[in-house]
Amino acid sequence: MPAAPDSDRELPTTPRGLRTRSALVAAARRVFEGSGYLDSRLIDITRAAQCSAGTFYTYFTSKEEILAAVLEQARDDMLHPGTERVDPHDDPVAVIAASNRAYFEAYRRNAKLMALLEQVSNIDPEFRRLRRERADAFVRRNARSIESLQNRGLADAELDPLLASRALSSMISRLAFNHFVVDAADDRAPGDYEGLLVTATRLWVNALRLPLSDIGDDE
Amino acid sequence: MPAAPDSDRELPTTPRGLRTRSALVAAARRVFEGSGYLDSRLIDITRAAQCSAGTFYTYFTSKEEILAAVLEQARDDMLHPGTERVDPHDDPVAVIAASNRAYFEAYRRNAKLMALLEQVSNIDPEFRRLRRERADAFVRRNARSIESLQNRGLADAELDPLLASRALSSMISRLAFNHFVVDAADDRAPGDYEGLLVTATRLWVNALRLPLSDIGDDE
Amino acid sequence: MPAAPDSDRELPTTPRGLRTRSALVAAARRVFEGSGYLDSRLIDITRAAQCSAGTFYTYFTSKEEILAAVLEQARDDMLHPGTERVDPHDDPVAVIAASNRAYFEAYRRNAKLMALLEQVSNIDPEFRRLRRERADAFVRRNARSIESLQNRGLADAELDPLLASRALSSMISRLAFNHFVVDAADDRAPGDYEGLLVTATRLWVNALRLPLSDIGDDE
Amino acid sequence: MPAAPDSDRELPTTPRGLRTRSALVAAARRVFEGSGYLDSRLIDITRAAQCSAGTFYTYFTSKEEILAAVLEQARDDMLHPGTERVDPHDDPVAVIAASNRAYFEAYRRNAKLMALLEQVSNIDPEFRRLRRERADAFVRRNARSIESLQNRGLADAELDPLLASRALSSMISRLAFNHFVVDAADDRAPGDYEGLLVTATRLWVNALRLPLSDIGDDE
DNA sequence: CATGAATGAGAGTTCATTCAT
DNA sequence: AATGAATGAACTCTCATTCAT
Repeated sequence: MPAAPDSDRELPTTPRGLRTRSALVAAARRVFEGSGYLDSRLIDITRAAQCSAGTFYTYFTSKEEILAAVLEQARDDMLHPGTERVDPHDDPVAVIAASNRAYFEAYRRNAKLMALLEQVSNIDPEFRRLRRERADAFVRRNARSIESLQNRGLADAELDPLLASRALSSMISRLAFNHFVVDAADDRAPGDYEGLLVTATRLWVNALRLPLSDIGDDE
Repeated sequence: MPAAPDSDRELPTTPRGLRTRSALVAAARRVFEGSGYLDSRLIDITRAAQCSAGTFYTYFTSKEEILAAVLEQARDDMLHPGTERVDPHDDPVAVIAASNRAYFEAYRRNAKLMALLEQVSNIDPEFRRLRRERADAFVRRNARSIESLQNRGLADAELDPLLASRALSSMISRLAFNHFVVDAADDRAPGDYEGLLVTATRLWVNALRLPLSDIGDDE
Repeated sequence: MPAAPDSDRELPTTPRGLRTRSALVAAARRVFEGSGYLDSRLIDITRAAQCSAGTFYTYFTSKEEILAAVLEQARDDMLHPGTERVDPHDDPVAVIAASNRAYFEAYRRNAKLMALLEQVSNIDPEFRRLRRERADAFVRRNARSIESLQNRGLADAELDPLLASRALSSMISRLAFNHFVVDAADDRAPGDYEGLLVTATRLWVNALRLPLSDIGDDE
Repeated sequence: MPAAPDSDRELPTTPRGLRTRSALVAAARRVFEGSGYLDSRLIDITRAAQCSAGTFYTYFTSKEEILAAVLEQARDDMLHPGTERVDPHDDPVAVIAASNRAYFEAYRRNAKLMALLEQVSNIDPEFRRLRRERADAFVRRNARSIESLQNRGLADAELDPLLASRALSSMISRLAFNHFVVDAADDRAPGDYEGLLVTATRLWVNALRLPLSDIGDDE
């Protein structure tokens, strides 16, 4: 399941080639994060990677392709953010709290890249697809979790699990975007991160009508 | 409180000038909606407005400025979408349902423009500001509503009204974006609009822990 | 002997027309002096004259033509700068000193316009001709003066009067240009005006080998 | 002491790049000399250099910059025009005559470029500075020469050497400009070059009150 | 006599991509 | 595998001049 557009170039075989390719991807990440996709020129990237403009095309066929390679890097971190696995038999509220926290932390780590993805997904259909695939993976996982809670009699049975997951996942991801991307870009005073997390989790728990036991004690 | 960037050009005084300016804005809306901001060339706009390239600069100083004028058009419709006012003493659940529906309907009417705003707000700081100002107006209104419900003992008193509003407003606006912009752009089968609305409203109501009385009977 | 390009437009007959034309010329002088010929836009001039762009063409056929009208204004002041007539039977040295001083004072009064003339005469052949005609008038007058001094046995008889006048007139006019235009434009400390005048006059007198009697006592 | 504006582009390292850059500068000189600065379009230059419009920007950032490069070419020839060095212990009159002749000859060789410099120095402050720096070098050299003659008791001690040099240098350079640029541009009958030179030198010598010995015998 | 909107050719400039070396 | 000069289409923007009102 390739989440990123296929590369049209083979991966290099020699160590030198691998090194150059890595340098280009790393440089591209820096440049893209610093200037955004549109304002980054290929020549900025090759200069940062200390190679010539022509060399770029040994490894990538276009600007889009190297962006795909850059975004690929953060993929696993965003899709499986939990460093420690959560036991699904733990208290559901604690699981949700931990999961939300893990998502926010991953977002924080990859904020610049998420901003980039948001930018290009509104420009290039290929990247819109990429973003949607990632969002869908997140939505499906949450839908499974909601369905499981419903089956165990813990969550509001009236809710369509997939639609509910779409809504709640949207809520979380947009909160993260606003917090880590928008507010940061506008040099706003940093918002109340913990408060945000607590509120988001409480809303999520309420929304599913889970028993309230111990919201907020997730640390 | 001008939500849009100020024009650097005076409004024309003669009827003819007014007509031409309107034709340009209308043409710009069509062109932007059809090709997106980046791919729209000024010459496409002037051609659609049946005037010369130079005439554009009689009324606008740049592509950004005419986009601002275009977005200005949809402003009131997005900020005050309800055609019929809701009585705040109605059943809270009914109010929320009606309000969400009104938002979705306004989004549907202005979907292309919202897509445009999403695109440029990730490119141009001026438009990021514009989007945030509009989002904030929406968030503040919902926050007041939540606070009022709390004061009347109907909503979960533990919630910070502003943070909760941010979260729930994010949920609604992102759902609308995904439904009317993303899915449409990708030629997906149209989603279950009514189901989405019902779920969103139920989640909102649950999240605030409002009494359940008559969720979903908002039609 | 029209020193300026002919106007293609008749002078207006009504008082209103005369007023508008005058306002345009005055405005053009201000605008040209402030921004130079190339950077002045017709619309700047009409705005300054408080009339519309179209009105301009009631009185002038082009940007060049109004410049000609502006330069015409300073013509007499530059060609006959002496307010009080010098008696040609005065001491020749005193006559030269007074004449140089008068030239410099006229240059000072019209410095901005001279800068303008210098600018356009290097761009537009029509104005090159205008400048040369004025320079020639100055040169011829000085040539006559030199010839007269030679005939009276006072000046170096070996000199060709016309060539000598060209050289000495060039010296004076270029000194004035450097002093009032170049140095002023570059925000240099104002040069030693009196010293310049004394030196220029002494060089002129020496160059003609006039008797030295009373150089510098020209005040 | 760079007299020309610094380049914003690095000089090319490869022979091919050097060749292309040279072709562009040579083409620019031809085009500028033929059409003047303002009427020369970049595309005329690149066409004459047989390269594409984009290539221009590999070597220069603007039209001004390539003009600076063109003017740079003639710099040394104008500042050190004497092919054979003059022995400062020669007869002073002969030295002056030789020096004036050398200046005129250099002006003749670079007349088109001098016209160009005169044109742009009245348009662009950067080139006004350039012209002044070159004029100043010329003035300073002549001032030193005058001072030396004064110290040796040969020249009028009453003269301020710097002011006198400014005046006499202005005289010479303006004569050259009028002879080689203005008269040529207006298709006038060629003036009496030798007569001009003799007169200019005689005036210069007279102006300094040098002993007359052998004026005009400088050939 | 006055208006001011409309014109439109043409300029300089950018940069992803190619390709001869 | 690497170079970097060359490409060229496409863009935005300007402003003297015209003309219908």
